[in-house]
Amino acid sequence: MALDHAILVSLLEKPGSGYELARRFERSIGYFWTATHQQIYRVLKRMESDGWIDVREVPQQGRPDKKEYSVAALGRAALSAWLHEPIEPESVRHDLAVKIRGAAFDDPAALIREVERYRQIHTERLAHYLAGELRDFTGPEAPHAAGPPDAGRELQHVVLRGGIAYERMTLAWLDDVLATLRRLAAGR
Amino acid sequence: MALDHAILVSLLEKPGSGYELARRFERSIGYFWTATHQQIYRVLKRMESDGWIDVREVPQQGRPDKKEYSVAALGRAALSAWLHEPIEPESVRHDLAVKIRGAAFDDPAALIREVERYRQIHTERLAHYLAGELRDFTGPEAPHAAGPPDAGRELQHVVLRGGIAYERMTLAWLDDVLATLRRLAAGR
DNA sequence: AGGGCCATGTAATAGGTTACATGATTGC
DNA sequence: GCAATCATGTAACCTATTACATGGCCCT
Repeated sequence: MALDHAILVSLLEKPGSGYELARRFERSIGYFWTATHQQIYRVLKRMESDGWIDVREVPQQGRPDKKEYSVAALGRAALSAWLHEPIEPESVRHDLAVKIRGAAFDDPAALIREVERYRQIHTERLAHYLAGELRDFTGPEAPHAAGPPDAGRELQHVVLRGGIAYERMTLAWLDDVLATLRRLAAGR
Repeated sequence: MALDHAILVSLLEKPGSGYELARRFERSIGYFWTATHQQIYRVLKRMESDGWIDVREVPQQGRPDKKEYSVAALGRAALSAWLHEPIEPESVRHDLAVKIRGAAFDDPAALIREVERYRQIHTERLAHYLAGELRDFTGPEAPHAAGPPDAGRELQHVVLRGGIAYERMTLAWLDDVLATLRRLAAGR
């Protein structure tokens, strides 16, 4: 399981509340790990009672108070232990691939609309990632005067490049899928 | 949920027992959907009692008897309904991406071995897919004399091409990750 | 007055993983 | 004799999803 670890990494990058984490999991971290607020609150509660994270009540004006979580020594140790453990490449779940193979027993042409919709969504994701890259990773490499190279920034960037490569690959494949479906619909 | 549907597609491609399905989910279908035998037996039982699939006891010699499942009319209808429903692109879970961002708070150099191990696994997967492509999708397009173009074959092939594209993209990205980690380890 | 954002949660259900359990046959 | 393959399952547990629930502030 890595939701624990994803949350720890996010809190190390910047402490925050359950709500803020949920928002980050809709963007940024969400590019490579998804979680809903219900999951996040549950895990935060468990990690707090295990002493992995600390809480601080932050009163706010014009907004409900929030609980700001930050990583404690035990949490850092747990993350470090996990980082040193080998993990297996994650198992894949591609609904669309199931649908494509299933289309052989239904109407392949009917899938064209669905694949076009997918293509649209991935086009938007790619644009979103590219905008993020332009915003966060262009210009001076080290914004801190004469500071050391920022490892965190470099590592976040390489992960984002992975997301960009994934979307580009997916778009090319979806074009291949569309061409195949159209060929079949035209009776070869 | 799509395990039901993945099983229906697999049974339409070829009827079989729970055990055989479990084996297919280690290869072929397993490229884009994973399931263990426990899950499969549970779902088969449910689908059978819902009348989606039919069973036939097949006595065997030198082996335990098996139950061969095939898709019933209700199952076909359920699959067809699902095929016509829009689905959202699946949520992503990349342990390695979490590790990479987490490495900023630990030792980035320690991740190099892990990433190299990943690279190895993906190299093997790519080789496996390419061998499968060579075996199943090369040579005469229509092995049945003067038959119509086989839609199932074409669709299986385009899904496999997706797997190949995914592995190639992943390998290129892992090289990028390794270069980044080595640069950081060398103190930029 | 209504919708959206901030903020936190509970409850029920569905889905997935791990461990345990059995038993025959084939090959080393 | 031991391990692997074929074949089917149960039980316990953990994780994830969906729906429900509350309540104040801000903006239109």
